[in-house]
Amino acid sequence: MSDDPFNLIASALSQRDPVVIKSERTRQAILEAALTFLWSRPFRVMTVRQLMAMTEVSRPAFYQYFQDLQQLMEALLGMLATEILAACEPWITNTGDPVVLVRESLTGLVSVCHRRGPFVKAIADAATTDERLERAWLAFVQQFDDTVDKRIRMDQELKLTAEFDPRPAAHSLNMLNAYTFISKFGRHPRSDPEPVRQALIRIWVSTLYGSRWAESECSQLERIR
Amino acid sequence: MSDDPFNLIASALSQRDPVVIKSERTRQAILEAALTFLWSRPFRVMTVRQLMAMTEVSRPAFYQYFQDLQQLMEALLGMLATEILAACEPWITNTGDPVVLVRESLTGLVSVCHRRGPFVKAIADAATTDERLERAWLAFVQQFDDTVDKRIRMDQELKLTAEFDPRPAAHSLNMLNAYTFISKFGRHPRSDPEPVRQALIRIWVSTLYGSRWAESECSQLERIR
DNA sequence: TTTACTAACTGACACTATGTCAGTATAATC
DNA sequence: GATTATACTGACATAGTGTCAGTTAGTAAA
Repeated sequence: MSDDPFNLIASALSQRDPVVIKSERTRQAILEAALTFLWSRPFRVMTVRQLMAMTEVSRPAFYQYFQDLQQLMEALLGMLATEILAACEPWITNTGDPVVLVRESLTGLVSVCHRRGPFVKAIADAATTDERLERAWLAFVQQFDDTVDKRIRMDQELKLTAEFDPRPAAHSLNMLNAYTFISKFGRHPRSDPEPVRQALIRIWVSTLYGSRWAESECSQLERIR
Repeated sequence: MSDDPFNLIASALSQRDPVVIKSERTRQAILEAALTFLWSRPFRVMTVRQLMAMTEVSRPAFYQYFQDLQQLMEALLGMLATEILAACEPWITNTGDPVVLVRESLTGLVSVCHRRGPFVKAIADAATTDERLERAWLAFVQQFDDTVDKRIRMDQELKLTAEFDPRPAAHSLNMLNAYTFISKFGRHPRSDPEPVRQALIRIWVSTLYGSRWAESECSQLERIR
């Protein structure tokens, strides 16, 4: 295994489900086992038995910490969400040339999702098997929709972006990202992230700021100068 | 149930799995039961027992026609594939103003995928639960990748489209469509197709032919005139 | 050091779904 | 009417899930 998937766990301590936690040590061991498992095998073949065989404790112990495998996946989603949202920061919060910012955010996002690819796929796969987790995944995606929608409205007011209904475009662009990452980075061997990054930048920039600015690495402001 | 999901079956007679078919009548009854079931309930709650309870025959009879639920879903994919590919015809094969053609194709695609939304979602959901079906779904998507890739190359040679690596862009744009449809039309109540159509047209046209042509319904040639 | 208490864990059970197979019933053919 | 083939079924073996009564390990008071 590469890409140090375990440092995910440290950042997950904040995000916790409302079940009574017995031993933090064991909980972590289960999460680590899940990450180890899902790095190389798909969610569909993960069973509670196999998972717990990777730990020191028995199968029933699993149910002390999680209702089922889907709730465990929800915990993993919580970990990833933090990491992924952080990568998008620039375009979301910063001001300045939006083409430069969207480039930065997409570059960060591609990097994170390449690094965590198999986990992202595992979570999305698991989401189709359980209503509760599907809702959590949907809420995660919707968070992005809201953010992108807001940013598009802002850019439209500044006349940086053409007038169009931002909501469905935002949602579609987010689906574009999510499932491009899942299909390109979710299975081994993962695709080279660079062509993916370029394709996404092209599509986002063309759609939001016009194709003139999508051609090269240089920004709108630089071109105007 | 609306949108007459059953006329799908007629077109599926060509596409058949290499299992020995006993009675075409029973096979059709099972497929119809699956369509009825999946129109209103997700794939994850469909069991062989429940499915066969909707027919006149017993549960073991199911295994005379399909290896498992995933193979049944593969048959449904075959049906949908025909319908969906037909909708994309204009932009794929016709010549003429590509903006008009891409509009036509996307309009057709949105219409079909809205009509079959729950089935599209059911197939994509099922694909995550089985390696064989996942491969079939991937092959289906790849068919589109090849087609779009080819068309982009053609337009690049004609200088209608900017120079960029077509393959990853084609793949991403297809993911955009597929998972926009699944999330917007896959669950009841389905979204209004019109805003989705407009968003997709905007993104595809902006990316491929520049944002100037994405603004209104009128085409590139009309504008030049 | 023994005793009492509690948190963490486990063996065994009931349940559900799957896929298979030997065998039955029905229809077709001679 | 006997023979064969086809379509179907009851019953079984297996595998996974979630639960619960009960055991073990750890801690604190007497």
